[in-house]
Formats: sequence, structure tokens, C-alpha cells
Amino acid sequence: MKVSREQAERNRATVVEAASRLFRAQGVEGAGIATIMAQSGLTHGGFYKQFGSKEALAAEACSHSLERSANHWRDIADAAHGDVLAAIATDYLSPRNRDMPESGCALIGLCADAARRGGALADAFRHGMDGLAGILEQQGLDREQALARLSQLVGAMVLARAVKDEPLSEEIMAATRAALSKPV
Amino acid sequence: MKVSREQAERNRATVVEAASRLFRAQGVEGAGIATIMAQSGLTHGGFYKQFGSKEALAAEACSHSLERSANHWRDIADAAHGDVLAAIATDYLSPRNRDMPESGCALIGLCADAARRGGALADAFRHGMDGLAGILEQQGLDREQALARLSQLVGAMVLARAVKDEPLSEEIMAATRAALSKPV
DNA sequence: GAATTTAGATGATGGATGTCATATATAAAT
DNA sequence: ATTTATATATGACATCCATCATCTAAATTC
Repeated sequence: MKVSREQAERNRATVVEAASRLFRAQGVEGAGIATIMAQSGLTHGGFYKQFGSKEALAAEACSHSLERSANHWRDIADAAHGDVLAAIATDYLSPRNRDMPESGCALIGLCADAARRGGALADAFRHGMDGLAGILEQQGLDREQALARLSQLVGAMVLARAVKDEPLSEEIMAATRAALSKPV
Repeated sequence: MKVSREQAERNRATVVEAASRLFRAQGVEGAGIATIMAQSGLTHGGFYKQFGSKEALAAEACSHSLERSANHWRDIADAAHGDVLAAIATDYLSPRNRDMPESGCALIGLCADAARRGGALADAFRHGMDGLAGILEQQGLDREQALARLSQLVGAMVLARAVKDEPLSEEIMAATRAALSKPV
């Protein structure tokens, strides 16, 4: 049945949010339209009234998530007295980001999908990554340093998640936190 | 029909090799048993005479691939006069590794699958990663430095693949090559 | 308040997938 | 030379998925 325009817009936002969480946790292939819609309290049929395709939803979910991450990084930067990069590293290289992929950084959760699927998802991924790199650049790093250090954050978290071994995983995160705390 | 024991063993190795390439390129979910067997010149039916499950094949393919990478890194180390780490970085952070995932490093191609599927695949991933970290440790890096720098290699390649943007991707790789060429 | 529009529900479709049962032809064992 | 064992082929099964056609009830418009 039809719902009010505002309700429809709210529903749409709920779907994007659910997709963002499910895609990050299970990958774009791993999460089906039906699951995402059910998680949003809807059925699968209405999906194509709101989104052109699963790909389009994935791209939107990726943008949504990386914009949130950018806001989060800016909050950390504002709150940190002293070394902002170390504060971001401490927040990023944490069990929370490692063990809760559905709410963790989309650079980790969606990197494989962006690489394999390309298209609008990869565009959203690139744009979001650029935003995060830009935040690092505002901390007195030149672009080269910003990209190198972002790479290190991402690589450490990718490995920490993949090894599925708490001591080794903590070792990886700690080593990278230490490396990022050193002066340029 | 039955084939000779040696032929069967060769066939098995061919399947592992095909799986290793297809899984790295398309992910474990993206490559089906039928495709892997066809790529090996066989049909899908015989698969379960040789492998317990797709998961088991994925783990074996991961080990196989990361052992090859370790050999490759050792070759680079032997051939390099001077800075071995820079030589490895130059080889790793290259268009070849970025654009040919089916023959590229499995740390990149299988990290998402290891993180999501866990099990034997994650075990193989961890073991292979440990081996590569060990090679870095033999270059005068302490363990902490080895893990931090391996993270950086992995993160840069993950991002370089995901952004699907040749200039940005080259920028990421160059920034990380430069960072890894600096003294500890 | 009637007419129209439309968000979402129900249900179908075609294709792909991992796994397994059975058949067959050939190697290995006797 | 005969028997046995088995590597691979054929075919099937149940499940899942993205997408779309159709329906319906409620919101919007007139």
C-alpha cells in the first residue's frame, strides 16, 4: 500500500542504512535484496521502486558509510589534543573496528567489492577514500604522507580481520599504531 | 573414467592452480566449482573425489599461492643488491600486481574471504602471512617493523585496486613506495 | 469526495550454485 | 586374463538470487 512521502523517504533511508551494514559485513554478493529489505521492515518487491539496481544501492550505501566515517574522523580530530594522527590510529586500529564489520570502516568492508565490481561502487569508494585522505592532509601531512599512512591503516585492519587470530591480530594493530605515532 | 595415479595427481594440482587463480580474481563465492573444474579441463562431478569441500579447496589454494609469493620474495631478496625492502615494494606496488589479480598476491585477493569465511581458509591465510612477515624480518627489521610495513604494502595494493582510477592508484602506490624506502 | 497516483506486497521466472548418486571406462591388483 | 578399485562424467536436487509483472490500499490531487 502507498505510504506518505515522508514515510517513503524514511523507508528509503532505512534501506540504505541496512544495506550499508549488511554489505560491509557480508559483502555485496553475500547480502541479498530480500534480506536487506526484511532488515528494514519491508518486503523485497518494492525495492525497484526506490533503487535502480543492487549496484546502485551498493554505491549509495558506500557513500553513506564513508561520509559517516569522515564525520567521525573530524570529531576525533576536534577532540584530540596533541597528535591527531595517533588518535585516529587508536580509534581505527581497535577491536571495535575489527570485530564489528557491519559498523566498521567501509574501506575495509567494501574494498574487495569495489575492486571486483568497479562501476558506481568503485566511484563512491574512491570519492570516500579521497575524503578521508583529505582529513589526514589537514593534519600537517603532505598528500604523499597522507596516502601512505591511510594505506597503512587500511592494510593493518584488513590483515587484522583476515588472520582470525586475536594475538596476531593485536600484534598487527599495535605495530601499526606504533608506526603511525612516530613523527614524519 | 579412471586415469593413472600420476595423472590424477597432476589433475589435482591443476585444479588447485586453477582455483588459486580464479579465487584470487573473483573471490571464493565468485568462482564456482564447475568453472574451476572446466578451467582444469575436467567436469564438475569428480570434484568431491579429490576435495572435501569448496572451503577445503579454497584453503589449499590460498596456501599454494602464498607459498609461491614467499618464494618470489626470497628470489627478490637474493637478487637485490642494497635495499631489499625497497625492491620488494617496487615489485609489489606495481601495475602487474594491481591489474592481474589472478596472478597477484593472495593477501589482497583473498583477504575479504578469509575475514568473512574464517575456518581453514583463514588458517591458511594467517600461516602464509606469517611467512611473508618472516621474510621481512630477515632483512634487519624487528617484528614490529615487519608487520607495520607488510600492512602498508597490503593496504596500498587493496586501495590501488579498489579505486579503479589509474592516476590516483599510481599516486597511492608511489606514496607507499616512497614511505617504504625511508630508513627505519 | 472522487479520481488518480504510487509505495509496497505477493508471487513468478530464469539462472546459478554446492553437493551428491549413479554410471562408465580404465588402471591396478590378482 | 580376470577381477577389483577408482577417477572422472552425467545428471539431478534443493536452494538461493536479482529482477520484474501484477495487485492493492492508502495518499495525494483535483
